[in-house]
Amino acid sequence: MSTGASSGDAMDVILAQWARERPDLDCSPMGVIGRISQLQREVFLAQRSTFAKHGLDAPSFDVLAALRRAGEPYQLTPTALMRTALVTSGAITQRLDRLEEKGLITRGRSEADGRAVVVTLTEAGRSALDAALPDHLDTEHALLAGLSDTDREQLAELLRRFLVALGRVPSAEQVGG
Amino acid sequence: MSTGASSGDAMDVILAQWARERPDLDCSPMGVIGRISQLQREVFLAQRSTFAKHGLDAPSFDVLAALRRAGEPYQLTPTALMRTALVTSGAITQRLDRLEEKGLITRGRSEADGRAVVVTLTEAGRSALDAALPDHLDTEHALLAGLSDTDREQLAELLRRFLVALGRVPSAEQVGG
DNA sequence: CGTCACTACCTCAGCGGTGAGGGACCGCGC
DNA sequence: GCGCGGTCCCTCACCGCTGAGGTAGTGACG
Repeated sequence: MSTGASSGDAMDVILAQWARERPDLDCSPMGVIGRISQLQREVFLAQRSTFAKHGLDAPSFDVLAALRRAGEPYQLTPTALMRTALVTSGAITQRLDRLEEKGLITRGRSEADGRAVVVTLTEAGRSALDAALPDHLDTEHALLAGLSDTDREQLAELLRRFLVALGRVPSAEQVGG
Repeated sequence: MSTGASSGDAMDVILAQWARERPDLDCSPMGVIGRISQLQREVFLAQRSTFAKHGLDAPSFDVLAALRRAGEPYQLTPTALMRTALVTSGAITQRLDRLEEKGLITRGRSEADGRAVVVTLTEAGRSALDAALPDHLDTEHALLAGLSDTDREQLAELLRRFLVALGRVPSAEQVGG
């Protein structure tokens, strides 16, 4: 908009284009949703570099972090991992295959339920995660460095309200396991 | 937090787990970044249903919308499309292949530059986009329905600041073409 | 007019995901 | 005890994207 692009982003350009081509439509929702998509992309790329430094990738980190977060004895079933990662069972199977081959997790059958598999974080897996986690948090901190503390808090709160409004409230076992 | 899960989302659960397992780490950045990732997923799924009703998918819509936004004569080069879509040239080639086969765009060589390709929206393409666009906006509006007008404005502004802070400010030709 | 760095687009192998489907197992009801 | 719906995990074909690499064309330079 105007001449100086000092506070405009890519979405401002797109909104201006729509305002010119389709002034009859209210495109304001794009101002929120388009930016979320763009930010997700930036975040993803930044995180990938960090993970790569530790020989990991985002899907692997995702699984290791879920196991680590679960606390001793660092065990979850593929179904629990599927729910926290928000991917299909096929994707979890693949991720576990890769992690197992690298020795970061082990798979064993549950004693209580013959269908279930118990995924356990190995010592190597825990080390890998604990090494990567501070770096990962540094990356996230750096991404947010341009915002004030107040902005960050407001943003987190608005995003939470958004998620809650969408009805993505986890029922206890959806995340816990 | 606390007992009632009335205003908690999945990220609150994760943050509580980290606070228990790694109280030494400041995981607050996840409150923003994790939620952005989750929201992007929800948005993506909602949009996909809408596009499917019109025989489209997100990548196709993305390209058609960029051409439509550009205004008469609805032409852009693959490079320009690549920049607005934030994907690699190989991805654009594939998208154009699909759209060309469906008759929604045409590809022609540029007269001014022998290397360049000119992508043009066909009448069918414009019809398809103009049919899908209001539905698409309805979907986005519905996603945001749980937030107040003030929340939406604040959220859009904070997200813009975030993007600008990341340095994702489009130089004129990065988006325009 | 030949060279050379650069750009535009396409090609292709590989990757991680989806979604449909299959086999094994659980637990309820009869 | 037996069937039977439901659950758990895996398999596999397909899909879109990446990233490296190839070809063709451009434009500046001497």
